[in-house]
Amino acid sequence: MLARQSQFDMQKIHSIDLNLTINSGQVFLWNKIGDIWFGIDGEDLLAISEPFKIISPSRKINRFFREDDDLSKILSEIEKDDLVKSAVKDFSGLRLMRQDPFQCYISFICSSNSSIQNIKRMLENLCKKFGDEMEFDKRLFFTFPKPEILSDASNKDLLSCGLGFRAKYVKQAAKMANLEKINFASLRKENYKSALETLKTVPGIGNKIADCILLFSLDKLESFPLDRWTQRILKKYYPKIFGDMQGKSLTEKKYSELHEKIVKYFGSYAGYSQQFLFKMERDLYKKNWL
DNA sequence: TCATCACCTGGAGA
DNA sequence: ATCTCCAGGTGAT
Repeated sequence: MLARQSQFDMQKIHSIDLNLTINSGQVFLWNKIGDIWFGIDGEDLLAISEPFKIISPSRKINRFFREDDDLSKILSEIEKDDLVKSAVKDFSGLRLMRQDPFQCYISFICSSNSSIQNIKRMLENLCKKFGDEMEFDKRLFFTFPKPEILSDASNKDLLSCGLGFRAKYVKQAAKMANLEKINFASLRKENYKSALETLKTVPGIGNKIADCILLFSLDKLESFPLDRWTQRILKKYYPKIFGDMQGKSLTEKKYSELHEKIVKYFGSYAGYSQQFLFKMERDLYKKNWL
């Protein structure tokens, strides 16, 4: 009886909250139509109904939501203090996703100095212009453009998608991926630091964006993207521990030093802790996504 | 190594 | 209406 009860609790604790997860700043190409979420992931379309059921033809079942992670172990590992504990409790259905790397890479290059709505629009435009048409459930969708297509795109066409100064970065990044100067399968095998440095050779990718790509698509769970929000969180809740980062701009050196401290404190699954804290803080300011 | 500043674009607030 | 400021940063002085 006791065993059965605790098993029930575990399942409840470990059930995925789709709305929460999709609205946590990781993905941009998701829309809820009726009570079904539709999302583009590379050349795949994911359609998911509540309670959690993937209803589209996709090979990503049991992969996309990192179902292979040992969540019990990870959560107990990151619960270093009351703040993380309460965030994990309040947002218990929140998950990291394992996105298509190329899409993730282009998406976060587009994210620089922009707003969620704007990023979403840019990416939707890219899909419409360069992606493949796809029909499902009597609806029309566009997949994310392949590297070889995007690397041949004209600057004019990229600008027409609203990319602005990011157009040249996207073009160059697509070329590097297409030529396998950036090889995602290799990056996945490399260690965090090495993969980070490789990604940063791409124009338009600095520390923050590289960390997003590593965490959201390349299984580097120690990534902890340091943006305005996560910096605010550290300053606000952890002044004693991460206090010496109060310099306005996070320089190259400070970024890596801070990251080392973060991994030392939160552990090797720091990326998960980041996601819970980030979601918590954004909700506090009523910031929403999709 | 560090601090400043410009940058496409569209939405929000003055 | 028109302007300014800013948004999940990065690259060039």
